[in-house]
Formats: sequence, C-alpha cells, structure tokens
Amino acid sequence: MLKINRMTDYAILVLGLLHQRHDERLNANDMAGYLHLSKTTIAKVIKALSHAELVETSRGVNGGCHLKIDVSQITVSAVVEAIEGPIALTACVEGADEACAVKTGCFLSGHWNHVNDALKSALESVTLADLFEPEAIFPPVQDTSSTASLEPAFQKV
Amino acid sequence: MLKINRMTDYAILVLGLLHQRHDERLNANDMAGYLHLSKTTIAKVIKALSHAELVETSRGVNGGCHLKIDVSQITVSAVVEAIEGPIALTACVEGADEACAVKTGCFLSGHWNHVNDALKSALESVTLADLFEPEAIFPPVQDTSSTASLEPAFQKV
DNA sequence: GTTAAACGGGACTAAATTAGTCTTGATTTT
DNA sequence: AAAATCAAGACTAATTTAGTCCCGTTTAAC
Repeated sequence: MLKINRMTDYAILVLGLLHQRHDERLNANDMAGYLHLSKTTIAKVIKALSHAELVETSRGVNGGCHLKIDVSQITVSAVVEAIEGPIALTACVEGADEACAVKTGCFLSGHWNHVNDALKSALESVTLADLFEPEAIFPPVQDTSSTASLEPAFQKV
Repeated sequence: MLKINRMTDYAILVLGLLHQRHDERLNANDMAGYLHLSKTTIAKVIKALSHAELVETSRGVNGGCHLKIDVSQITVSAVVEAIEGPIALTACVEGADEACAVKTGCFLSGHWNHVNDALKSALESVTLADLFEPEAIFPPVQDTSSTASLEPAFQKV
C-alpha cells in the first residue's frame, strides 16, 4: 500500500536514539532495551545503516555505534534507501534492482522516471532533524533504572 | 520497497486501453485478451476502478466498461488510491486505514504528515495523459484477429 | 595469550501481504 | 427465458517482509 516498511521505521527510531545520546556509544543490546525491540532485529538495522555510512560501528568489547553525520544531514530518502534499497516505484525506473522486462516496447517508456523523481525529491526534502520534534524528542528519563521506556514511534507500519 | 503494486500497474494499463479505444465499450474478456492477463484479474481491477468512479460499467449482454473522465483528468495518485486505498506512508498519517497505536506519545507526531503530503502531491502532479506517450501508446494492431498483442507495460512490479 | 563482548555476513524460518481464482448472485439485452 | 456480463466476497497461492540464528572476525580487558 505504498508504505515504508517496518525496518525503515525502526531505523528512524535507532537514529533518533543515537541522536539523543550522541555522546555515548550504544550497542545493539542497549538500543534493544530502549526501543523494546529484539537485539537481533536492532543488529540487522544497524548493519544496514552502517553499510550506508549513516552510523559508525566499532567491534569488540565496549564496541557499539554512533551517528556518523548529524541528523540535519540525513534525509528520509537516505534512510529509506539504506534499508529498502534504491527508491523505485516500478521496475521501469532507472536504478531499479530488476530491470523492466519489456523496456523496449513499453509505452510508458521513461515516464515513470518523472513520477519517481518527484517522489524521490519529496523524500529528500525532509531531514530527520525536521522529523524529530526538537523539544519532544526522547524526553530524558527520570529514573536511572535500565527499564527506561521509549515507545516505538508506531506499532504497525 | 516503496513500490506501487502490480494491480495498480494493471489498472494503468486498463485505463490506457480504454483511452485508446474510448469509442468502444470493452468487457473484461476483451481487455484480458489485449493485455494478456486473466479475465478474473481484469475483473478485479475494473471493480476497483468502477468503485473509484474512474470508469463506468454496464451489466448484461453487451455490457462492459468505458472511461468516465478523460485521462488528462486522472492523476497517478487517483489510480493508486483507487487500487491501494489512501496514500499513507505510515500508520501515523492522517487518513491511514489503521491509526497509529501510540499517537499520543509519538515523538514524530504529525511530522510524517509533511512527508506524506509531499509524496501525495508528487503523485498528484502527474496525470495519465502525461504518463502515456501520445504517439507511442498502443499502436494500432495490423491484423483484425482476436490475438492482438499488447504487451503488459511491465512484467514484475 | 585467553576470554568475553561486540559487530559482520548470510542463511533460514515465520509472518504478513499481495495476487490471482472461484463461486454465487444480480442485472440487462435479445 | 436464456445468455452475457458485472458485483461481491471468500478462498488459495505466491511473494515479500520481518525476525531469528549461526558462525566468523575484531577488539578491549584481564
């Protein structure tokens, strides 16, 4: 239904968390606790974000992850592409993973590109900084117990 | 992967065909022949298009279907909505089928709406007339046999 | 050095969504 | 009345997405 998928949602939460705690180095386990997601799922998200060079990871004891660039520099488009691959509304679009099978004879030739570009620039025009409400973002937790509660932004995407 | 789905693709093909043959009344069977899709699948698409008032159908012998408004009046957004329901990038967005479960506490409150609106207007800015290349669209078939060959625009979406 | 904590890569399973089919009923022309 | 056609919706199959697991490598601490 033309939705972004759940993993992308998680990615945005992860980036939000890293932004709030930008002076810390968080590992997958920590984040899982904050975001109420499983460690393995977080790990998967981090893997993709790291691959896209949005975060920097270090291995070994005390390893973990932190933002590589500021959230004001990260567009929604970049996150979507990091998790879901190139934005391609149809297989007809340049940069799509699988090429359109009937490209030569396709009467829509090239026109999807326009639509896709429009979509792409829509997603490029919004940064995570825009998305995160500065004052509302991750209000500091009162107590210091490990059960800090950060709700996932949405349950079902 | 943020794609439009296959049924929406079919819908665009159906509308393109109806546009080319706007002086005829085509039934599901005819269209299936032209588009190399099964009759039942076409029927499903027509149902949705009819519901969205993009086409007009008539039942009974010699029944069938024709465009209700010109393709220059039909936006990509309208077709997507006809087939896939309201455009909602996330459950957080107004008009989404299922409301965001954590709306009240959501730190992204409302901001998805901006992204979604941008997407929506991107899809609203392109009409089917823009999408169909006037001269290339459905070149007239040479022979008059029933095996006229119109390739589907894309194989896999 | 050895150990334990962390990420990296990728295969695998389960869940959810989407596509496609089928059946039954209503409508309309001949 | 009969045949053709769409309407509605249940149902099955296919595809995609989400989530888990395993094994390997890296790195800090002891």
